[in-house]
Amino acid sequence: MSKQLTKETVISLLRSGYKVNDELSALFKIHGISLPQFNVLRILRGRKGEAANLSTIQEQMIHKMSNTTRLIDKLIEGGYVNRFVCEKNRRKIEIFITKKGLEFLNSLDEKLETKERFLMNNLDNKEKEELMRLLSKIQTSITSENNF
Amino acid sequence: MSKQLTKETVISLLRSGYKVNDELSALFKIHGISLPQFNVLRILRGRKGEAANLSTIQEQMIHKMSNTTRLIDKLIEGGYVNRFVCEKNRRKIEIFITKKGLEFLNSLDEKLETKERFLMNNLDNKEKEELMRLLSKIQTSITSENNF
DNA sequence: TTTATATATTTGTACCTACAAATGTTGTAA
DNA sequence: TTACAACATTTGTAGGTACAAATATATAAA
Repeated sequence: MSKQLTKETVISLLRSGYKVNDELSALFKIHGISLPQFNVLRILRGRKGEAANLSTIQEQMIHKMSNTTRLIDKLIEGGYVNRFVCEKNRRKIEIFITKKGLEFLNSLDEKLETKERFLMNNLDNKEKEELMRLLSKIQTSITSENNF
Repeated sequence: MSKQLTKETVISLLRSGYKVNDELSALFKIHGISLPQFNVLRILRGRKGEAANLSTIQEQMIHKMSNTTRLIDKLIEGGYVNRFVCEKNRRKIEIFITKKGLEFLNSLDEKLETKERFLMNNLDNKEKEELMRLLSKIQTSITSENNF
């Protein structure tokens, strides 16, 4: 009977997820932002100067959230991003990472990598790949469509 | 170079953790409680009539949180648990699950199992065990002590 | 016994998040 | 052109969560 095994696997996954989340959150908190905020900055950096609108950002976020508007507000407050109304379609907004935002993000890269190495310290590369393979199997079984 | 691999593994773990969290949260929400509240109820059921105090509960929680007091308040409001001052040590409190709480919890078991099966649907037992092994390696590398 | 320290929980506060409703804009059909 | 539906974002609100300070009790030291 694998009922117990299934349950334990779910709990184990939750626990690890929370741990990783908490560790990264703590790191970013030191630098005055949250993990989702960092995530958005990184998405914007990845666009290399091209604008991103809200829905694009939301789609790419690690943890999709309902309130990206106010998350962006905070980043604007910090001077890390700019927001403009899209002139081609005034319903949309265009969000850019600022120079300050880019520099801030770059300054975090090394600290993040240190933390990531720390978190994955006990796994060799083969194990990391195997872990990713197993997790992606879970991901594909949980799509937003079959959300019954 | 495994820098990228490490990063991807971390993101993959975060993503899966959030997904599982969101799926379970949605299930519990339908029934008027949160995942952490459910977790506390299940911890209390596991004590089979023995009292639990706050710190004991906190230690056993899947995601340790700072505000277990108000979480318990909600469960008391719902009539799912009782809280008494511990007479042997009046600093402590004793928390019990009520009959109503037990029945409520039992009524959720099957729905939870269905959801768990759904989440782990794509993994066979061997893969579940392998996943747990890998996750436990991560867990042990992240202990509260070496929280630098 | 008095004072200080440690323990266990609670409370204040500020922030984060989810969800639904509201706003403003565009596209489409009559 | 007007009315209506669809789209993109914002706002209101209620509830969740973290963190620090406060409270209350117990233990230990002087």
